[in-house]
Amino acid sequence: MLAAFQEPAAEVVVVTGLSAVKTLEPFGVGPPAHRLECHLRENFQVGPETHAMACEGWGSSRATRIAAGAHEPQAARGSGGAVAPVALRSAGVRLPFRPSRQPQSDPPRPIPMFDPVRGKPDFPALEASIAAFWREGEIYEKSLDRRRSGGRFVFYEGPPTANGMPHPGHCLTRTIKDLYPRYRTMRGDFCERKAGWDTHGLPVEVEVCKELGIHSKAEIEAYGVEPFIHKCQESVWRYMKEWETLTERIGFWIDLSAAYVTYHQSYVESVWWALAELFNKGLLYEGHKIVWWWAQGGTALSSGEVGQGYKEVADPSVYVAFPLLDEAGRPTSRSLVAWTTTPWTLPSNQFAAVRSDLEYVVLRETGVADPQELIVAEPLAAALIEKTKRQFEIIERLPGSTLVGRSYQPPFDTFRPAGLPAMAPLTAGGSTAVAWRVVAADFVTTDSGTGVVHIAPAFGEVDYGVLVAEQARFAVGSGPQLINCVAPDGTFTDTFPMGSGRFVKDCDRDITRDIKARGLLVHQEQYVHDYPFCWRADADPLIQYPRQSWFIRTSQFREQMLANNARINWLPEHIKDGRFGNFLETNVDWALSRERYWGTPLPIWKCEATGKAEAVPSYAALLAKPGVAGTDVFEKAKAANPQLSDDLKVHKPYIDAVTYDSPFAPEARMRRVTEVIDCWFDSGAMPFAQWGWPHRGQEEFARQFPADFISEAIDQTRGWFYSQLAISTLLFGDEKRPYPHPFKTCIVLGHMLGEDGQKMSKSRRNYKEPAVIFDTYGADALRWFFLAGQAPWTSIRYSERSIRESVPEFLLRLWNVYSFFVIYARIDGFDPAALLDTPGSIEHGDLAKAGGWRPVAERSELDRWMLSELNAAAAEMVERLDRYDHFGAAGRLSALVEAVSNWFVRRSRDRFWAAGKADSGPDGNREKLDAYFTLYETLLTITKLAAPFVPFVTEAIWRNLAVAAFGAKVPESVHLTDYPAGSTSLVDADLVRRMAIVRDVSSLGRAARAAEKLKVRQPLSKVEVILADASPEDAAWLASHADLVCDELNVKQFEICREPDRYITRSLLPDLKKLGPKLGKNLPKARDAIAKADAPTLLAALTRDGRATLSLPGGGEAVIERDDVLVRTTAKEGWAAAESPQAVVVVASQLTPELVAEGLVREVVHAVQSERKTLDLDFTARIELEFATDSAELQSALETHLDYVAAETLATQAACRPLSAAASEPIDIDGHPLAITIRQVTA
RNA sequence: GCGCGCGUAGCUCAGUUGGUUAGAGCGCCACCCUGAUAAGGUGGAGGUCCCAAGUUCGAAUCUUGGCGCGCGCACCA
Repeated sequence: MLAAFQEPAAEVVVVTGLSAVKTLEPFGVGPPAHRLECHLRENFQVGPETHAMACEGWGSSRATRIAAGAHEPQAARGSGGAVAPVALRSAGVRLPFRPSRQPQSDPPRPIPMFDPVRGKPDFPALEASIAAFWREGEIYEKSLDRRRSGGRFVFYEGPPTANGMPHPGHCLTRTIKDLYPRYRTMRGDFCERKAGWDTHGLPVEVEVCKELGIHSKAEIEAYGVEPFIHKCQESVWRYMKEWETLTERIGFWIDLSAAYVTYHQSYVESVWWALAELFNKGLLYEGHKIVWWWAQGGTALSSGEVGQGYKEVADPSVYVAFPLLDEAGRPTSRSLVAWTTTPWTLPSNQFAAVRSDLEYVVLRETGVADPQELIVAEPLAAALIEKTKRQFEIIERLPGSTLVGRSYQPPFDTFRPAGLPAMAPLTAGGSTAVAWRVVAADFVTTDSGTGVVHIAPAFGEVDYGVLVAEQARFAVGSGPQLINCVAPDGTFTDTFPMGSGRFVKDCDRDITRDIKARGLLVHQEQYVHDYPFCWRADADPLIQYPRQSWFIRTSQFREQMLANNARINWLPEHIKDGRFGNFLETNVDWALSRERYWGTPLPIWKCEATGKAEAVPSYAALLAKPGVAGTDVFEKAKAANPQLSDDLKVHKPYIDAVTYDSPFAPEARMRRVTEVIDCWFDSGAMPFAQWGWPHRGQEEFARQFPADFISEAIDQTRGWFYSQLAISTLLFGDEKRPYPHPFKTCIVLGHMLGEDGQKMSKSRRNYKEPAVIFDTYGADALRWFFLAGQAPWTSIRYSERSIRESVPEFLLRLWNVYSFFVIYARIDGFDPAALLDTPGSIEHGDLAKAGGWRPVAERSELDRWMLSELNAAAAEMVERLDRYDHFGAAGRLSALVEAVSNWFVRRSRDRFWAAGKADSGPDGNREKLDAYFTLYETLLTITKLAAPFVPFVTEAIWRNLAVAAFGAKVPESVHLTDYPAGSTSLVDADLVRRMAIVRDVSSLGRAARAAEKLKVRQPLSKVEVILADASPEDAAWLASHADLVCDELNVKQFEICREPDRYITRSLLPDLKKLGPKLGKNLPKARDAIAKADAPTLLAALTRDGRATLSLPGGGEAVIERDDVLVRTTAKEGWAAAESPQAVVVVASQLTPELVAEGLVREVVHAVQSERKTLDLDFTARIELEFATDSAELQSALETHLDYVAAETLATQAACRPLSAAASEPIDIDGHPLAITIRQVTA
């Protein structure tokens, strides 16, 4: 399965003399010198003499050095140490990949060792092979099996709809949904992952309509509900393949074969049960609702759908006079002025609303005969006068309350007989006009309009509320009825002859004209605002329209839902009291009905005689009803078409045919109501409906409720998050189920934006298809980008560039370390399987049983440091992941890999390159073996730590480091191991801190050099460090690591400065965090006092006594303790120094002639190497060098170090001549002219 | 309009309970290394922490008010 890493053929070529032979070098990796030497000796029975002969022609002195270097690598290192390997490689010798494993004398045997690693990995290809391995090896199933007895981690899959293409946002949710179950499984929990599909709803119908080329409900009915439903059921799976491909491709482990499907009979019956429960508890009722109505399509739209369709349009804006009536019912010359942008609602006017506590004015037009008197709110009067461009005077001021109760003449007599309006008795006593009366309302504002609001209850939610409130004032049945002269198709009925049969919005102009003709139009203009249109048919404006609907009394459960919500662990936290909490606070009853076809049928049957209803909890319960009939409709259909899914028998139209005897009236039949339900109810019922509970699945539900973890994007706040919480609270709230349920933790993901920071959109082409990302960078790259790129709740900008750039910092770096390890382990024959019989999962304790393994305490400091970092990181990652902070955990992991790559491997190179076998035998090199064990353990542990994040690449590494070596003795997959929790006993906090100081000092040293333009190539005599506040122990430790710092900084000597005052000044800084609470307002004074005090004296006093008393400027004193101040060191002027909070590093910038000469020579070497590269010379190509310079200094330096230069540059000859004899143009070497002539030595 | 969130380096983003010199990656510049090599490494430059006021000894962080962006609700008679 790891075909991508098939080892190419390798061959061994030993060359004597100078002839270079091209050999096959599959991965371009040259061997260390000692390996060649060992190899020659072991496999070809050659000794050092022969070896030296192989280098014949190089000059005996060099050959001797080579041989010596091979045997005594320690001595060969240092400035000239590179000679040996370079020279040897130049002999044109290549090693096979398994030098010590393929002796020619022995027959070949299978070697359980690491496969070679490609330096430049092809992640997409690798992932394909890993995915196949998982599939064929049933690794996901095995990962579950080994945890069956573990604790449960319950995860719910929010069902995506397979009726649309998956897009990058789904990649994010699927990544997060995969991470935590994988992690918890590795930690020991049993985490079932049942997939699910949301299959109902308008989008499916729309898709089918598109296919059929039809649009409206009438057209669907004409096509036939039955075939239409069949089409819907087929269409649900339209993009199934894409979804399955994505799921596997991104490495989302979930059981697709056991997916729950919302249209399946068992699912539908669970939903029925839930609805029946609600019905029986009196929580399901029928009422009116003003909905956004798509008249042409004959359906209400959900708020989400409405939100998609807002467009800016100019609508007519009319100011209409409503003349007040006198006692006799005659219109007076005094009128209310109402404002509306929907003139078509005026024929259905029923009330006018004012605010009682608002001041109104009566305006009379001046300079005209028979002037009108207009009543408007005082704050809006000026604006209206301005608009009309007419002259008015204010003749009276009155509070709104005096208008309340007055009758007026509505603009149309549609529903009103001439004369006085009908009166009716109030429940509170007395009587009043049923309609066309002024009412008081708090929602009246002075933001716009006139302060008098036209109320047409049929066409506005607020308006409808007024009607309901008014109805409540009258005795039952005698109050105002809803008046409406608009048909469901959006046309006026015959009740309003002027517009009869025409779409209401098309009648605005005629209505306005009519009002104007009757002298009632005060003003008219265009009003630009946003208005919703159908998102499917954007030429169709939506209208608000009253519909009958079934409601769930969710608002009655507001407090319970809030209490439940309060216990949920929302991430980010602000969702709880912010967006989601606010939504619950303003909760209104859930309008459940959808007058559509493809959805869960509302399981309510009504008596055709009495209208009484009952709910049916299952199909079986329906069949058990007396006199049931109509089930044959489905049976006949099934007989005609055996392919027909049995699940459809609980759907329209079949279910509508099923009737039974009414228990409410003799001879009457019970018939199902026509509606289907809001598909969000389907999804919210998922916690139990996925198991078909309570009709079946008792055990599963008991085990899998509530969920420990769910995650979706923020758009689910009022979608799936709400539907789940509401249903669970209503159904299970009064049982002994402790909140929270049905989910405990919810990560709310931010929305993903396109490359340009705008919403992703196909038409704008501002994002790359996931498939392109997968094929180019791989799924792990995308996963890492999501998990480590930003906190999950921020709006992620999905850009190819960011994804690409996230690869090197982690994936590639990890891969490079891994590749480094394998290359040298193979060369050195580090074979853990030969040393360890019972590897287990190759944890620390397992490795301890390996031959040659040394306890960490006995290993080098670098090894102890590495394992400290490793275990500290593991512990921190577990802590973070346990609280769902994968972003923080990923950062920690990335830092760990950085530490391995940039410090452990770099500082360990000498050990890996050292001579001697990596074994514990008498001839072996224990240090080297330690290094291998340390790196091996580190890599394996990192692989496990990273496995939930980047499951593919970690699997590939595990398959090689563990399985290739140990075979069936180890788990076949990294996902079948335990997550490392980090062992505190392996963490040496002192060492970690001290190593950080070394790294800081090294970095400062380089900075100091850079500031003085002293390149690292220039050796320096000395570097001194002054530590600010380090403990004596830490300082002593650092002093004992002089070699390390010298090596890093290319200096001859390193020491802790004995006379720091030469270089630095010390000052004391108050530790504000400690002193602030102690001193409060005196802090600035204390700070001044500390600043003015003589720092050395004060510090001495503090160190001696532990405390000191400061006299504050302006009187008073303050006692400070040693820990209240920090020592800060600042470099004095004139020194090559760099400082950080914890140290100052001073480099000796004075150069001796010897140092300068060394520096010059290294410059020359660098120049030659660059030139070699420019000439594109083979690594092994030997050259003849000729230098020419007029500079005596450079010439002298070169002559002194000519051997060194020749060795470094693979020169067989090197000579210096005067510049005049130069064959090429001179270049500049630190101000000295030098002509370099390179001739390749040919065979 | 109301609500929620965001605004930090050229770009993408971190920044834990308020604390002294605000960080990372990429890009850029310079350099190192040339035995992880079509790699790797180091250093540097780069900031009005959106603006203003306030609280505080002290504000990127808390409060208020603006401005800008995103999202949700609604578009309202």
